[in-house]
Amino acid sequence: MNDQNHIKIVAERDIGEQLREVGITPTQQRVQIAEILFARPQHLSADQILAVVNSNGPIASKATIYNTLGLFARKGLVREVIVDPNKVFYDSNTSEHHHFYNLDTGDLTDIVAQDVMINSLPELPGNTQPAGIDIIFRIRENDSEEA
Amino acid sequence: MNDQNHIKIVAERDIGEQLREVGITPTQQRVQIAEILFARPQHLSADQILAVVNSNGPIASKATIYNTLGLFARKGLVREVIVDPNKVFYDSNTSEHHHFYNLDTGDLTDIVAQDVMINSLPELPGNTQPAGIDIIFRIRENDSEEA
DNA sequence: TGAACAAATAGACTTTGTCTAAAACTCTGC
DNA sequence: GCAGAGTTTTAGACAAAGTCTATTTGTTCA
Repeated sequence: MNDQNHIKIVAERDIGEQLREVGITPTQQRVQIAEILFARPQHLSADQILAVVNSNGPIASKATIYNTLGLFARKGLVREVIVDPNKVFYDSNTSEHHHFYNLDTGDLTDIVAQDVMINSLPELPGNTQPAGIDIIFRIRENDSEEA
Repeated sequence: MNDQNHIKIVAERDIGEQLREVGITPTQQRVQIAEILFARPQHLSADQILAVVNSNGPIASKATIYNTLGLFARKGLVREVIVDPNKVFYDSNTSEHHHFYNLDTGDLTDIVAQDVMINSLPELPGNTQPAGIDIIFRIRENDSEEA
């Protein structure tokens, strides 16, 4: 076993433990999906994850991808970002932050929370509790045609 | 012709003129859709508009609804609100404002812009221009089960 | 080993939205 | 009013994201 493999296996065990810590049984599929997501902070769609997971032979089905992403989101391991009308992005950065969404390129980039100061908050409607704030700065390329 | 009808016709003519002002040829379908949207500030999905428009006999097809809403959005008559992963809402209130989105009920309600003060803005990525800010406060019912 | 439960799977299905080719309008100049 | 050109609408086929279901596979543990 060379160093590379050693490191990989250690990382996998860590992910398994991380999953257990939030009450998720670490199956092969879940660990693989988690590995892809947590490799670095990024925004991936279910479709992209499906493609990456199965790029070297079939590992997980579409249903498992959706089940797992939903599970991860409920457990707070991942954040759903709803900016595009036809797909949800899963953000592996769960710290408080916001997004730029480039309407021309589809690029989604992070804005650290400190760079957007909200200093007055609205009153919540009766009998409700906060469940998260999404701030999205929609942007365009300077040379874009659109009116 | 009674007063009711008179008023209605005047209102319709006004909508036709409003459409012309932004460069939209006022067809029967477009006027009807505009009438529904602009009756009051509200958030409707394409599906809901389709149902209302055709509630008294067939007026407009699905394709026309989508074409018209897209056109209205490009012309700034209506604002697309993307909060729900599986449908776009069309907001007839185009003044600057933000939204509460109730995850339990699906209710979308307005927050006047003045109630959310942003006092520090992030720097835009290179070669891009702003195209709009969306701020969404996701909320839940107090008695909601979800973790 | 085997009983009981949890997770994964293929593929049918649903829903939102887009596309296409044809038909129906609208507008203009005559 | 009419021909012709351009615009709009339409039905229905299509596409893509996501859900559901019945079955199989995997895991746990006595």
